[in-house]
Amino acid sequence: MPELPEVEATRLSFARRITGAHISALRLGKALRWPLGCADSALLGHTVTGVRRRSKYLLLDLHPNGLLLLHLGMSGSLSFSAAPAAPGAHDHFDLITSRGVLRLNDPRRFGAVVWVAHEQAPMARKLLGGLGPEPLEPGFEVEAFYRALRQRRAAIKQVLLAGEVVVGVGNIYASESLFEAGIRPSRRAERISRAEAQRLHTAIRAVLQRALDSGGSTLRNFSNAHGQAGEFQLQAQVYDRAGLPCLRCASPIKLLRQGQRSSFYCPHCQPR
DNA sequence: AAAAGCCCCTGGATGC
DNA sequence: TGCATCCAGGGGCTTT
Repeated sequence: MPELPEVEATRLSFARRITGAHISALRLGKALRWPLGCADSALLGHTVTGVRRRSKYLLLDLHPNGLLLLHLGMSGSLSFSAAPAAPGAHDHFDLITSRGVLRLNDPRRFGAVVWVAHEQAPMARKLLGGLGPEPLEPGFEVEAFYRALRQRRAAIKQVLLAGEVVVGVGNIYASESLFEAGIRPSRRAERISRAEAQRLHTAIRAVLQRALDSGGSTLRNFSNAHGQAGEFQLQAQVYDRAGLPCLRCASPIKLLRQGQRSSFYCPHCQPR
């Protein structure tokens, strides 16, 4: 589940509390996507000086050096509490600090916790290097967005997911944004008109902001670091609504398979 | 260079 | 109830 709104909601729920905390220990459970990248003991005595987000990654800045890259994968969530329970079967990482324990729970283990010395380190460049602009920041500009789409022949839905033209838009919010912009997910990106690109640009920002305001979406078990679930799924217009009436025109919502992922759209509100 | 497929892993829902 | 099958929010890597 974790797309930009969920990752940002997670960040907001613990960034202030963990900033200034001293790391006293690490606990590693089963292997995540990649190895940590340093000895467990290398981080002891470090201080967390801030928590940033880039795309769907969280970046914990450490003093005196380095940063931790955290990714929630498909099923990850973080908790931060002063007195956590004994680790469960899916608790694969604990960062034990003077202010509490930051814990990653991730049943599918597609998530990651990676230490890098700095953002130009090879692993950091591999993970963060090719990422497109942040949709909620000024660097996401309509004209550049339109021109980038012109260069892609793939379906617009898949171009949005690829993270090169814009980041943070996953399967739920791609479908929702395309509905709001009135564009069918199967349209080739290069065929999107300037007016449509404008609508899509606006829709992506609006949908993500609305989701963020709702604390993200909780489909199965997502929660922020306070343990609070999101509520955006309750206002989804098309996602996971195959066969149900469109909330705008009552046509049955359709399900489409694109690159092993589900897309949902309204055949009437999203023509062609 | 871009696009399409494959795969990592576990759990929940569904169907027989 | 038990078991098999399918599906799931991401994204890096390999192959076309």
